[in-house]
Amino acid sequence: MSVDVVRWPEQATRLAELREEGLPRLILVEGSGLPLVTADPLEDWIRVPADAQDLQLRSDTLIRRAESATELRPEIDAAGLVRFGDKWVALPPVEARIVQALVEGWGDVVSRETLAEKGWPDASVGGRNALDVHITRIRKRLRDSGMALRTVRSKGYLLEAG
Amino acid sequence: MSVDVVRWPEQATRLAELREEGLPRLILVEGSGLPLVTADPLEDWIRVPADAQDLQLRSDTLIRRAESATELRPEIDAAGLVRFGDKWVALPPVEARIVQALVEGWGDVVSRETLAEKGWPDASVGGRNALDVHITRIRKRLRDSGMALRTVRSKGYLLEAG
DNA sequence: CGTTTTGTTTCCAGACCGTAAACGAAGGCG
DNA sequence: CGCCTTCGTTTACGGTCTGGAAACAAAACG
Repeated sequence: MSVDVVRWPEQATRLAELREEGLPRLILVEGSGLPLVTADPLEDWIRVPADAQDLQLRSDTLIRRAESATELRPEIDAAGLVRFGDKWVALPPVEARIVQALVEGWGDVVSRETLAEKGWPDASVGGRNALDVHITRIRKRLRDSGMALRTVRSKGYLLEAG
Repeated sequence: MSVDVVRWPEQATRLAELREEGLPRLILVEGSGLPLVTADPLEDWIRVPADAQDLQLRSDTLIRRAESATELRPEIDAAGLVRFGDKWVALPPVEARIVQALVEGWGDVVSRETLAEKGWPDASVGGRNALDVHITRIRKRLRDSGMALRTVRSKGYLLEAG
């Protein structure tokens, strides 16, 4: 992730583009005019000539903001490997299918029915408790992965960071 | 809404307090040191001696950010999950329906009658106290969510930030 | 073979939700 | 002012339901 640096008012068009795309940007204000008014946290400005240290500092801050704005999402491959950030966990078939449904609905509640359908596509599972047991097992496996499987009682489960 | 101005490093303690409270703040950096590294959009800094116009501009920007942050409204999904900012709370069915009515009337008074109708659509609830009890329970659940359920005596209740 | 995955049973803890009761705050009235 | 009514808050209790977890056994896998 990097910060685009634009000169104002010279590169006004470029600035407008960056704003449109929502990219972090640092404006070098030439002259003594008022540059802009925006509440966007991904924008900052500094007057030229600028101290190199100050410029670096404001640039770093923008990068931090941009990074904290993009939230991390897990991925799961066909082999049942769940990746989240720099961590990964291997899951057995049934649990991999269940977690796949949870990953697709990342941050949202996924109903028990949906999870049961995904976990056992041929609908060959018997008792209602089979899912519960796998939920417990998934929790155990995900314990050190940076993710948490939360219960939303009478509604389902949701996977989130934390 | 106003911006607190603190001197750095002289008022470091005051700065820590403001950060804790999440209030917008502008830091006057004395000397040539590096002041801080924070991704918080409600914080900005400027070196002294500062141009009055620049100071005003940065202050205005902080206010704008703070104000746009207070325009935050909660959302409630079909599963009974109430989201407010980056926080969420799961509510059981009856309370989810009650809160839905309060969310729709965000900031406005909603009558006890309306809440009772929404909470029990089939009108099968007995005593008037059932609603009272659920109000207490909702308050407890929302305690750390950034929202508060206020009483307007003989009129109803309203949900607001804070 | 031993290990891992998987389903079932069984028991327990806790959530949900209405009712009742005790307490307190607010307002009306003589 | 004191008394009373009304309204709101909170706690406690019990019935019911749901999810969690341990234990066991069978099947799959290497």
